[in-house]
Amino acid sequence: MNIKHTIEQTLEKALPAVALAKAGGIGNIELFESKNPAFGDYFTNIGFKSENTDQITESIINPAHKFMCWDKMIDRVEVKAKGFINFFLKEDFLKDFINIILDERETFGSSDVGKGKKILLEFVSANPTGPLNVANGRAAALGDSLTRILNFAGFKAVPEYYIDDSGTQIDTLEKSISLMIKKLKDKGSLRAEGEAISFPENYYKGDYIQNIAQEIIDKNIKDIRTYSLKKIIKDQKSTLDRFGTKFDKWVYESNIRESGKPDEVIKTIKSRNLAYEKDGALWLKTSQFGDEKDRVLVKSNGEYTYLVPDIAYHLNKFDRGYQTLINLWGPDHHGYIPRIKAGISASNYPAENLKIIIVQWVTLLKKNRKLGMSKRQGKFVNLDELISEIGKDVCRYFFLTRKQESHLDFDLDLAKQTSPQNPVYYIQYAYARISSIFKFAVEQGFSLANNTNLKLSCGRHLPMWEASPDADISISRSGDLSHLRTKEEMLLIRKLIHFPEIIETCVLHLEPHHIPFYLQSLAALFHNFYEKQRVVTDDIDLTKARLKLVEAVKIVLSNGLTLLGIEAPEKM
RNA sequence: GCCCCUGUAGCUCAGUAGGAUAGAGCGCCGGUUUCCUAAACCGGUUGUCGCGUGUUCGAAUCACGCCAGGGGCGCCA
Repeated sequence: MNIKHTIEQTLEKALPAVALAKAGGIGNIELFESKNPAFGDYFTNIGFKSENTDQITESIINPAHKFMCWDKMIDRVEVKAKGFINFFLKEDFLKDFINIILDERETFGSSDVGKGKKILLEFVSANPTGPLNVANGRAAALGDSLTRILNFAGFKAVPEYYIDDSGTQIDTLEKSISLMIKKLKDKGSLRAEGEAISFPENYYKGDYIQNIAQEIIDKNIKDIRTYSLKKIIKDQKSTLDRFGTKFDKWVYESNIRESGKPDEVIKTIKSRNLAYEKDGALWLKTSQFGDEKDRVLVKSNGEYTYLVPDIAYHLNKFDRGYQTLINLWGPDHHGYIPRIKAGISASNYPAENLKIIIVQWVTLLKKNRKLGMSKRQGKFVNLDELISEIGKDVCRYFFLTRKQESHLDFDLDLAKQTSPQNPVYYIQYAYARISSIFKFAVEQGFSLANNTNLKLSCGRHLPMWEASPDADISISRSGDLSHLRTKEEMLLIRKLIHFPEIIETCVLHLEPHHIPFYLQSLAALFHNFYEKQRVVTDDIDLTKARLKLVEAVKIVLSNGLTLLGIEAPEKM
């Protein structure tokens, strides 16, 4: 349940049509979360947007318009400064909201705004020429989390990975490995000496080249190209697996080429008169679609540029029934956006339904010096290494607390050094503490419904507290939440109600980073509450009420962490 | 030269499509464990929101111009 929307909708119905008409173009009534308790739980600034502030204000606070759930939810409406209208929620309603969370459980925060719309997210899609690096990790964390969030919001979002397994970079890979094999053989396969060999500037270097070369020698492999590709792709997959990132589908560029779709693309574009020959090459009139200049589709040697199969791939996505396509790209590809969109438009497909999110680089700092990200020079930090150094959860959290367009400085030394201080543990610790409270409560004779035990190992789906055979200390479903009245309890509840709104913000802007910040402040309020008030005490009624409260907290923590792909441990 | 992104506390970053007194974590200083996990809590510390104009009831947020950093401007992918 989204309280903000409920109030907004109620207001819009309550506001007399006359007032709305006179206000003229004030648009929807928009509620904001109040930062200051003196200004209530929510406020609206609609008074500022209209010329007749007083009338609008009057019509909103007019008691005559209270109806629907209004009486149950709203305690009072105040105007402290002209233009701002503050809404105060009823304490009883806030307390009762805990029951809503307990009812909705793992669906609390979800919605159906997506209406089942099919979205394809394509991300990482690293060239299969080496291990995944830290920037790939950032894209993986973001894409994965976005997929989860969109599905939570009622979309049908599917993650996909495009493997560029043809083209010159693969030729270069093959050459690099072949050369390494030669050198290793020449040097009697001594690795240390192999390193001294100088490779051409544009060749791939790094330990993995040497390792693959060595394997090929050892296993006496004939098809160097295929073996190397398979090996690298397999390693990339296993890294992503360790990182908790799942892809529904892996699409190979070679398959797209073989499908004949690229030829169709050329045919269509030609037939629509959007291409022309110049200098022996075929050019697409991308400038007609807003690009700065035209681009080559077919090189003078008859080969396609990589634009052609890429256009074909995107048309293929549409053909598979996806209405919206989301791609996560690195900043080095931003100049490519007009090109691919032009290609899609030229093929008579809806380019406006392709949304490209540019995920900025991760700059690695080591000993205060910036490390390059160059794959060719082998001077990058592997995602795999990073996961080993600081752990999957810290790593994901680190990436997911930043907006995608912010340049990210990653100080590896600092990350290692401060990882025990990482806020992700703070959040997980809150979750573990609640689990611990439950365990203690059971030891004290409180019981749980539908379960013989707490399911400590897989406790994502918490049992509901309910009546036990011993009626005196059981927690009934209708447990009396009116016993919650301390400042700390109310602050917790007021934080809990905003979770659905946070999710909505994430969906609207395609930005997961609001979730970690929210969870952090929720955890802070919980820890604060925990230090000041005991949950399990001799006061049975109060204990029952507080168990429900912390269970609601646990549900929200769990739902939030799940959307981030971060574990919620029962014990730490 | 042109295009994209960024510039907020000592450091790393939030700031919900302009809202009421700028936030968090880390760091630093000082406190808190007979009781559900001290990976915690409490108190203290830090800002010309890069700079300048403008827009309006109101600007960290919008517009324009500078400055600084990152990335991109191939018949590479």
